[in-house]
Amino acid sequence: MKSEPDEVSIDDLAAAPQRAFPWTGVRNYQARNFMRDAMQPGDLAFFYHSGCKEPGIAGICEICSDSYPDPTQFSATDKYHDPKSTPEQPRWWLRDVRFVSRSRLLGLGELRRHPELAGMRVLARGNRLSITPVTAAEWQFITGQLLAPSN
DNA sequence: GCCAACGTTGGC
DNA sequence: GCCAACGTTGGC
Repeated sequence: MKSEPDEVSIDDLAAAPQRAFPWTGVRNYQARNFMRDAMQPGDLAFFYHSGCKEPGIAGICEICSDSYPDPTQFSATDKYHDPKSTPEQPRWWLRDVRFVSRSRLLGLGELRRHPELAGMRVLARGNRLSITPVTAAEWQFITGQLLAPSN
């Protein structure tokens, strides 16, 4: 799950009440579908910092709610307002995420260096999805790398 | 249903 | 700040 740390970082999640908040602002259908349909409470996700000086995995969070309509879509003053959404027919759904841990910054360049991660969705050429699936093998490999010294 | 124009993402 | 890549919009 990608977020720009200037907006919302892993530190913000750690500092939030209950160490959790709703993952607002996803406005891409594919990313929405992954969050709404493919996730379930208890799933873990990498918290990825994008659009910043050092993009990469910065920590781990846990999905901690069922999906429900993103409230920001209904708020005319919100930057994520969607005039085509109504409470009767919401377009955008989200889940709450809870802080699990920070990690060392596992940078994009480092991720790309590992052949084990060559097929990782988030690394695919031209990928712009802010939420992408991680395979079990990718998850295990990366968590192993997070335990290893930086290189 | 096609496709050009436009806006956004996100690494560099 | 640049720009490649991609999704969305809207005219036809």
